Amino acid sequence: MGEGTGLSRSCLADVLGERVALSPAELSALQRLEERQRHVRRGAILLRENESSGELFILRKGLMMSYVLLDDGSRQILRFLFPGDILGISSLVYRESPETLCALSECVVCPFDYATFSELLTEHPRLSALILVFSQIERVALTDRLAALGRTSAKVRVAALLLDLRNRLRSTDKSITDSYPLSLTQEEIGDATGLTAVHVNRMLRQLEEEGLIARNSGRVTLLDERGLARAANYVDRYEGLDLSWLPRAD
Amino acid sequence: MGEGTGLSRSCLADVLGERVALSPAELSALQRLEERQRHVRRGAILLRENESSGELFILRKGLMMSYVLLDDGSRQILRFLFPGDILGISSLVYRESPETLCALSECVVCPFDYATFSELLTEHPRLSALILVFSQIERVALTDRLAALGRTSAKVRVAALLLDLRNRLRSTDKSITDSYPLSLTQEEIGDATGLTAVHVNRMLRQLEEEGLIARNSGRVTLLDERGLARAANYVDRYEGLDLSWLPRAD
DNA sequence: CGTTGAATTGAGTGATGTCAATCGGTGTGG
DNA sequence: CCACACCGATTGACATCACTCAATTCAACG
Repeated sequence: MGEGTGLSRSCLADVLGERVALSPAELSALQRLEERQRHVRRGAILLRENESSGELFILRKGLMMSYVLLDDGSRQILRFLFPGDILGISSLVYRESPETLCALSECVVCPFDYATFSELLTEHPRLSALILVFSQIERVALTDRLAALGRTSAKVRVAALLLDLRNRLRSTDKSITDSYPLSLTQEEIGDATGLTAVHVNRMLRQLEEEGLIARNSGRVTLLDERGLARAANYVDRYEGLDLSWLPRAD
Repeated sequence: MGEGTGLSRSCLADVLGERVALSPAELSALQRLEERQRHVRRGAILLRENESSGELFILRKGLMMSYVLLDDGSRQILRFLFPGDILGISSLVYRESPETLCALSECVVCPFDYATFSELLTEHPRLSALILVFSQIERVALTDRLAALGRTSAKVRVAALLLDLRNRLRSTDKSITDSYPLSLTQEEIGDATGLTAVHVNRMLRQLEEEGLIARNSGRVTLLDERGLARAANYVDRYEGLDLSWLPRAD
């Protein structure tokens, strides 16, 4: 992993700035988190389960995932990570990381250490509250997936994943509408949805036959977005927020 | 739901105080959250999905759960709630609550409003960080359940639930060792583990036949705790924390 | 006692997993 | 440029885990 410096803005500030108007002091505190940057090659592991890290990261570019391995060798993908996401808060809290962070594409991350993060929390109460907000969004998104794994069919789970992926990608790249490059193998989709690769294949085919999606050369097109969202009981958890209770900017 | 006042200490402070030594200022801020209290009858709903609340709660006594209903009528229990847990942070963040809060036994909760919470976050950075920590613990516990639903068998999921329940109960009631009252119906266990009540029954029976647990009149006894934990890949997420990075007490 | 909700049990079904083979594309060494 | 190796996608046949439906038992409670 090569390490470098430079670049002006802050990815995290972009994400937070969409929700509230950041003060100059807040902005500069956030920029301090992204002063250094590091490349992570496709497939490379940024942090391994049960190891400790000593630093946090902000994902600046690319797609990553977090997963756990069970002792029978199977894998559960917990979450896909997009630019602006903070990586490794859970490994901050534990002596050993509860999950592995792995790059699905060529990525750029910005590492910063615990002390910097701790200072930020202390000196910028509103940012601290916003980080709590995003931690809750993530928690609720996890509960949606929990309900999907516990109570919905294979087809619905795959549909929900396709929809969610599109929405997350679009929040970085506004040019995406109903079509996007599916940069996951069917095995990865299976490990995220609790299915086998073989069955994921069948479900994709079925969605295609039913006219809900189209596929060619790795691109997915959502043909009936309304139908997909209804079938998948899908809610975009980055919408519908209420931040009126947040403290004043400092 | 009857409303009353009184009572001296703070449940939340008890929980947080196990991890760090709280300052007098922190202690009194936490006590302010539990000034009022309200009884919740067994089966009563404290907050309904898609409704908004205007207040948060601290669970002081009893057992509650949070769940979502899917549109086919099925239910997914997201989490069991124990004394000292903060209820409704996710409904603070959204205009409408993403989940329902419901009492599984006679409960006592302490309501407090958003402004009080917001003040606490602003004026006590270390408490704010600790709340973030507990939010992460909860998130990791959810990922454990996600992995269980996605990648483990019915028997293992039930075993994990039994173990986790015992551990959570013990953190309130130190007299519990290997035996405790299972205050859930088999349908509730099913809704938590993504199974049907019928299949939960069979799995309990199997665990019993294999000598891993014993049951009589609603009590469960863990006979082979080691074996259960190994089979269930169980990790107690309230252990193994690293809080050395926390800011100073104020 | 009757009623009710929960637990238990059996029989049959269906969704998803397993195993194995094939196909297609891509990169690599010769 | 070709042959090979490899990885992922695809497909079929079959196995199995968990669900459904239905009947019965059990315990608590009026």
